[in-house]
Amino acid sequence: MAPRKRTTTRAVTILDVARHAGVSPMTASRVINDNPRVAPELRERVQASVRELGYRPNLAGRSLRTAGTARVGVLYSNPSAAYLNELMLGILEQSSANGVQVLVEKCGGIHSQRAALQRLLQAGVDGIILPPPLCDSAQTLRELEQRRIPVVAVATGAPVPGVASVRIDDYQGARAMTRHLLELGHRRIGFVQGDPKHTPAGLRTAAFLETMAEAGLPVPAELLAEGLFTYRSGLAAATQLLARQPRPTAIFCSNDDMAAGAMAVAHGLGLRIPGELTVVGFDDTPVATTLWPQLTTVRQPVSAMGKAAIELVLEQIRRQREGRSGEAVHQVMKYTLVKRDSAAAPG
Amino acid sequence: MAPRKRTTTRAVTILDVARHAGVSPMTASRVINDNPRVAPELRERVQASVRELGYRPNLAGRSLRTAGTARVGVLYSNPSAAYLNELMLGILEQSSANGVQVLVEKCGGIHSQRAALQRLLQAGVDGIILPPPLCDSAQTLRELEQRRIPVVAVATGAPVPGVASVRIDDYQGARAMTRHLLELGHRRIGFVQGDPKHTPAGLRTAAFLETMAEAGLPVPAELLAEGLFTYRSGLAAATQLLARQPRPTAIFCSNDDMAAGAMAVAHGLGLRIPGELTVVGFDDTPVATTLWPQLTTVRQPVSAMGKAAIELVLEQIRRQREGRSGEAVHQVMKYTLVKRDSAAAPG
DNA sequence: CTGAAAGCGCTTACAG
DNA sequence: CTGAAAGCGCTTACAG
Repeated sequence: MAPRKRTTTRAVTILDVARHAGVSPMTASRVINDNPRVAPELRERVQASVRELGYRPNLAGRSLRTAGTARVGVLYSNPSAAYLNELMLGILEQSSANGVQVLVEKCGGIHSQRAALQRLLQAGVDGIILPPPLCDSAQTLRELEQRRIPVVAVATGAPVPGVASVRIDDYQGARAMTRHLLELGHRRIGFVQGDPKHTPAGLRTAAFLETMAEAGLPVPAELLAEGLFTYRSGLAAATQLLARQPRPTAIFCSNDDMAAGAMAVAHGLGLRIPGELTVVGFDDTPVATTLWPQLTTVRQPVSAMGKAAIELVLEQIRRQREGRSGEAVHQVMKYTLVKRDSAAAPG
Repeated sequence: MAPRKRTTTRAVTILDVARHAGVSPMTASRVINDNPRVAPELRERVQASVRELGYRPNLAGRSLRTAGTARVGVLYSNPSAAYLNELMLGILEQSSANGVQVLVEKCGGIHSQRAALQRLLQAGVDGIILPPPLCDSAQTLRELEQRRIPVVAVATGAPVPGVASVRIDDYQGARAMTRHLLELGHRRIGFVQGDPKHTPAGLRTAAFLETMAEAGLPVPAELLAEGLFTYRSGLAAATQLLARQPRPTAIFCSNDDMAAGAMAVAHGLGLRIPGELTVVGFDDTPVATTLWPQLTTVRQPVSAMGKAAIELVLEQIRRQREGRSGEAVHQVMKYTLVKRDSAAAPG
């Protein structure tokens, strides 16, 4: 065996920082947690030590003392894979920062829904996060309320007063997109609706219709197509819309998957995008940047919503444990109009 | 204020289990961790208590004692959003189970690559995971080797002897898909190659060509199209392939994004899938189930690969800390041929 | 095979 | 404003 330089790498702890700065661990802890009750001079010494030693707090240690070990369940029923992935990313990130354990259960029909819920409760979850479309299941919400389990509904279009929720303002988002199309100069705009069983779908449609009407451009029925939030339905809807005479110069699909379907139809008809046809979507899922040209869409900050969902359940769990009561929080996150290459002024 | 039943929910700890089973916490711990040195009777008592109380170990507590607090960096440069999401999902899941902290850095060009690496090292990471295409960057690998930082390369097509890796066997996967197409009865099959700068691309192409040749069906140059793993390149390649006479009855795209592009072209030409044209992909990213008809493809277990990557860095980090040395592990995960609706016998 | 003691890294009371 | 003590939940040595 060749001789080997043995670098005994040990993680830098708060004790190392305290020693290096010549203070007690408590003072170091206060500085690191932005507690104001620390003399400015000590604060600076500690901060310098943190930088110099490259200290990063050990989240396991922190959460062990702080979070009191909560367990959160996520109960979902086949939303789009991309959406769920991104949501889970946010949930996991935030939960590991808080020492929260996450249990995931998938359910299909009504029976498996009860069974899945049962499994989560059996495993002793202290709270539950409901992604769409389960966030709108009256049955699930009722059952959880009876058991007094804290819940957070994610991306519902119809928040229930007693149930905490995180969402964007779908109405305003769709309104912003409609305005954008109008500003580009489009007048004859087709719209593909979402699955009527999903609550945000109605809001997006209403926003489009009302914004157009306000602009003095009431939408003829022939430019309003039905859809189900699926690629396939986007394919069908766009085929129908693009057969209208005169052809619409833009199609606003109420989600990205349908916009992908619409683009496929346009490519097939040999229509240049955005030169001859503008196509826009909603959600900004990964497919939006997969397509060519990349999709102009309304970004829903899904992973940030996952993080927020963890914070909201945690808050409720803490409340419950301490016997406090309080109002359900409804957090509305900011959407973003993301301008990419699939939208331009009509040719 | 209305009176409120105060349910002081406290998490079940291993102490509760031990008390309930009438043993010491150590014995409970041994049973829970499958340590064989426990009398069968005690084992059963503890297991019963675990079930009855719904005990789930607190990972923060465990990792604090066990894992010794490792920190792992993930350095990526724009792979597909869907791919990275799924990989991160696996990485985060496994790291929270091990009390590992994860830091993520994105880089674009060469300069930002060094800067991003610098930031990770500055933050004191003990190991680094490299998703594609950075897993094949000779420069990055060299730099990390010099600093003796443990590395795991994810999904490389050209594993380097000294660098640990997790991957699938791209060659065998593409071979299995080619065989599947042959078994369905296809003879005239078009192939869309991936980005030549990504190492798995070459393996997939070679597997296709060699499997066809073995079947006595050497592939004419006109059926081999270039691609870059993007939707756009799939669009262009399929347009080209479908103009050949006679038309191929199937197109094998070396990833799903390009297959999505190929489908768009087929829809446009009014070709029924799979009746008049079979389209298949590779990877099984979320787009595969977004499309219609849903895509037959080769599943790469991306999130499991993320988990494995964490295990592999951790093993190396432990080794290094204990001054042990050892061989770099190359883990090859199982691919799966996923048969959906986009492939059938030629019409 | 079983258990009492100690400690992983951090922060919450409590005392000054 | 600062710090000594204790403990979050778990498991690693160590002793029997």
